[in-house]
Amino acid sequence: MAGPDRRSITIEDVAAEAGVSVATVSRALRDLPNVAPQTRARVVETAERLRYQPDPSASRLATGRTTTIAIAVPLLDSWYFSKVMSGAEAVLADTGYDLLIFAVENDEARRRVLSGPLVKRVDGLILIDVHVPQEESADFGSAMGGDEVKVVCVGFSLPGASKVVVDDVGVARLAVSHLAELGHTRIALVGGPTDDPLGSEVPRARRQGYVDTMQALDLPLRSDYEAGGHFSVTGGEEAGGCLLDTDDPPTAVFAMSDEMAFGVLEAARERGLDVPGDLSVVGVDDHEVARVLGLTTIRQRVAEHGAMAARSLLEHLEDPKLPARIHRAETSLVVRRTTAPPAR
Amino acid sequence: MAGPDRRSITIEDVAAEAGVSVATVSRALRDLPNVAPQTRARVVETAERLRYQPDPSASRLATGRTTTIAIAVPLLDSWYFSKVMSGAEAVLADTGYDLLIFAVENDEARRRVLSGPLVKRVDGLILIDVHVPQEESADFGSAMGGDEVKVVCVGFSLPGASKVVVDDVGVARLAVSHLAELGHTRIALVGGPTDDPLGSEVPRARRQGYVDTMQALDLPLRSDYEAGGHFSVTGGEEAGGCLLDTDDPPTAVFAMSDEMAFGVLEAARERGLDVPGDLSVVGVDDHEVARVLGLTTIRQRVAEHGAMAARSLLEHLEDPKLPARIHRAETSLVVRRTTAPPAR
DNA sequence: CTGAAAGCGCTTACAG
DNA sequence: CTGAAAGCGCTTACAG
Repeated sequence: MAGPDRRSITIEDVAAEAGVSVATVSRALRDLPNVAPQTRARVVETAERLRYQPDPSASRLATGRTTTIAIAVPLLDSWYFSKVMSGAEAVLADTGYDLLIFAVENDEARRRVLSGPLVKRVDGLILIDVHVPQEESADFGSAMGGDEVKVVCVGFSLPGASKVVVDDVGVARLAVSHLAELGHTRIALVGGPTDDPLGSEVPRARRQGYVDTMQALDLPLRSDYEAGGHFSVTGGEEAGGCLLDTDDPPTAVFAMSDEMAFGVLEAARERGLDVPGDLSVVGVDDHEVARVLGLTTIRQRVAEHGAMAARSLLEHLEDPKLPARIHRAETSLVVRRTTAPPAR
Repeated sequence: MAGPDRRSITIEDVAAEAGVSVATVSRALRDLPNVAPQTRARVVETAERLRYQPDPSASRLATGRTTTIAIAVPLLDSWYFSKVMSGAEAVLADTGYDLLIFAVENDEARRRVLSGPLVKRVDGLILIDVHVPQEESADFGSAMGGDEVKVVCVGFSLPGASKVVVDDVGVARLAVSHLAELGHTRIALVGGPTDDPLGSEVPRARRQGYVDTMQALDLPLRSDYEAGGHFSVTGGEEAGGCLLDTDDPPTAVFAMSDEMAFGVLEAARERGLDVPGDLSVVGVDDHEVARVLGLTTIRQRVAEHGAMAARSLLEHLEDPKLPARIHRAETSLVVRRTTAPPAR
């Protein structure tokens, strides 16, 4: 029943079989110089024949490099985060780095992950919307061994770390301007949770852009034209309901994400409102479903955010003294069928 | 500029500081027996004060265990896969296992990942819809060190491995029966790619269930009532278009996923058809959006699939001689607003 | 170009 | 209950 030899192939086996020392095998297999071409060929052939796979733990211990990158996100099952992760993974796939993932949905999880498990475990770290409070960032820095672990942020900032940023104020400006140009004046906002004072920077910046643009255009800001949609379809539907069930409903809604916009669309439909006849809606992201539903939106190349973060991290890993950089991701207005001039 | 000591804290430092041997530190910190209570307390205190973190590579090399689990999925950015991963991650989060992810979108990626990088890298592996062809499965088995690496499959089978299964024939039966009971006879199918002979088992089983149920009910099977939707919203929209743009369109559609059903819904809307007046639609999954759109669907607890896989894997890791198991995930019909008796 | 040997930071019998 | 020492499987100066 039990196989004859359970032990797996080690570098010793390859060395013995090829008739050289383990040092030579090590050099030959990693394409280091100072190996005779014929020796290298023989070693490579032997390793393949034996299906030798170096033990990563041993290499890591010997070199001090983990050849591992971690990515931490608040949620694994959100449209946005899975797109970003996918983009990062695609870049990393051929580099030989392993990709570790961590979900850090709350403060406790964040602290637990950022203070312990990562140290000595990864060479680099991509943090997506993982807001590290001011008072924790120093601890975090030292936990990461000063500059030992390279960090790249997406959607927020960390002192001294590279980051991928979107001009979220500009995103909101684009959306609100588009609606205003169509003639709308009663423009509402569907955003993140409204009770999240120091929460994510993204909703804050988008709200800022909304407020600034409305003011710049002399349009009325009304507290009843603002509702939290929790970045979910259901949340958007509820927020849309609140906005529409008033005496003086808005004629246009800017939703901070397409998913919330889908909810607003549904809320309008439930109330028998025509879109864009009675209500214009614009979202953010350019979700696959947005195209199918004809949703006007501010397009982001979300997977590209992850790819940019991964590329940036690789650069830092290759050149440890590279200064922190800011990578700007682009956005653009995509006009489809959910926006039109107001009925009157 | 450069910090005084770059070296990180090792077990030696803790031992020296606590005035004991590294062996004792090792035992004390891992709660092994044969450590005096006071000694243990002192060691623990010292380790915490020094913020000692054991080097995982060293532990792994010494023990032969990697305390790492990998999860491989065809795509990272699909609704289904990200839900499954999320469920698995939640179970694994508190176990101390690291979670590695691999996207294996095509044959080449699958072979590359399953034959090399995993060996000596993980203790266990969760494979989601990663169809390993017959001729590769033997190779795969030996690459995984016979029984060294524990494997759990979701959505397909591998000889000798535990798996999480859904009765997909039953899923289709549930959907088709529901439509038939409402009085529909012209029931169409929107499924996976139709040109994928040995592709995923899930679409095949659901198609089988559709065919079987139609036959059992003496309903007509027509080749023009079957369209491939590639499990995407856009694909569903196109498939819906094909189905509806005929002389004798169906009165009901069973889409193999909610996302495809959304596309069908949109195709109907584009053609001015009323749902459920002119067309009934049922999907599979119970996607968040399904609730908002009122889509009738066959509910699956998708995150639970991942959680079941993770729990199963942990069991196998704890008890290596546990025989392979089959874990059945439940499904149920959720009737909402997209299904009704046919107009006539 | 090649090999012997030390070292990476842990764990684990083994002896005391 | 504790410690000295071997060993895990690599890499890397160093000597030849």
